[in-house]
Amino acid sequence: MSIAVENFVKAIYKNGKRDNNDTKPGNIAKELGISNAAATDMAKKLATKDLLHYQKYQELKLTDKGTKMALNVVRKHRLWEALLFKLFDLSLHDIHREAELLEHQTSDLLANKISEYLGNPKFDPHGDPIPNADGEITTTDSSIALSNTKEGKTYIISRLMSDDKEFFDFCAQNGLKYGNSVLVSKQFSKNKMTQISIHNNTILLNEDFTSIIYVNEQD
Amino acid sequence: MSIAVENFVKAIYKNGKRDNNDTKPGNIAKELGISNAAATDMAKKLATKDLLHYQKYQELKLTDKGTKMALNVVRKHRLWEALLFKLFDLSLHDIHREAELLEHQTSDLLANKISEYLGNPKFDPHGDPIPNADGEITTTDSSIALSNTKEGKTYIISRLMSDDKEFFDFCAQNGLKYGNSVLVSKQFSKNKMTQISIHNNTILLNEDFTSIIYVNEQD
DNA sequence: AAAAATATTTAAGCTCACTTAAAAATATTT
DNA sequence: AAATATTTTTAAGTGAGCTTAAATATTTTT
Repeated sequence: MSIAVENFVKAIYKNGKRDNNDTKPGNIAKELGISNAAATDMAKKLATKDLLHYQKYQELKLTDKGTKMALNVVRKHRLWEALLFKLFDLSLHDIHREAELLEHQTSDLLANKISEYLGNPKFDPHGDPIPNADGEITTTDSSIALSNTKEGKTYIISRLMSDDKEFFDFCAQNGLKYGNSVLVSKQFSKNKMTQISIHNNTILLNEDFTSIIYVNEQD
Repeated sequence: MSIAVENFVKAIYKNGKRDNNDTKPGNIAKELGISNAAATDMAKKLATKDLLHYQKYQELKLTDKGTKMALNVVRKHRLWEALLFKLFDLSLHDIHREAELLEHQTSDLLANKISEYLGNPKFDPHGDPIPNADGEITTTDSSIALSNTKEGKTYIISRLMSDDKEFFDFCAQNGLKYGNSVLVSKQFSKNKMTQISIHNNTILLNEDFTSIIYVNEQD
């Protein structure tokens, strides 16, 4: 399948997991940087290929076939991220950017080789789960957003859900990295801000960031 | 630049090095599996972009800019081959096939990282030279085709110039591998066949193979 | 509930990278 | 050197994946 189609089903999959589940053409168009008209066109076309269900003015819903395709692309993306992260000294943002291209030119055979080489990892360097070769995510995710944590508790960073360079730069500078531990020292619920302690530094984060940094309670 | 354009200049570059230097549209078309008409069209278009010189019914000649683009793609191809060969247990043919796709989705930054990781190798697993970041091939190639070797001498395999699966399978089965040594036991010049000794086996090769297996004299 | 704002769809049109078929030029054979 | 075969070019047309502009439907605001 073409790059455009792969990116389209991937965008629906990702938006379905995020946002307010808004998978109408306009939202997908924004995600992909194309016009609304192009998104509607593509949606109609993919409906005829049984990749999604299309009804005028409604949300786009992936079929099983469409979901499988999306997860296959996501798998390749995250495997590339894991490999590039292991081999090269590149920022999370750069790694994401490269994986965004490589994911579409990767055979299932190569994806399996990468996975095997890495010891069949379950998570990529952002903490996002890597679907298996059958397009299944077998891990259960009990992590919560930093915005929902309790004062005084210590947590382990489990996911950095973004692809924004500034966010990653900020994280890198402040030790906000997959697997590191943070103490939530204060929740300013009125202002939707969270104060954390990490590496003996105190940082005040606003909701833009605390809603995309996911953590697990320490066992 | 698009994948089609990258493949087009690459095909001209490769055909220019090979064959009887035939870089007319028809030959490029055959290489790429497209129609002659499509090749002529593309040639005209690329001439306006200063990637090649086009004159009706003449050979296509890359400009400096076109050569640079071709070498940049070749560099990425060969770096991928070297990396995949090092990391994964894949046949030379599989590696070639994957690299053929990945080469077009690789930033210069990533190419440099791969090169650095591998210790800036000068050759890929086929023995083909890897252009440097400036698109220069700095190694001098003194290797000769097996068909031009002398009876009784021992040589080191330096290049396997092909992308054919059957050829690679044959090579793999018989120890014909970059760096291995072979004794040329007999040249049947009339029949254009060459008898070699490798790993205590005697093999008779015809010109199809001896013209694409390159070797160096042992020092 | 009506008006205004926003989103979606339709329609027409564009570029890229191809195709096939026919015309024109070049290469090869006799 | 003429006849034949092969290549190259031109011409017309296609589908994918976009665009913008206008029409239509939905959502939000008042």
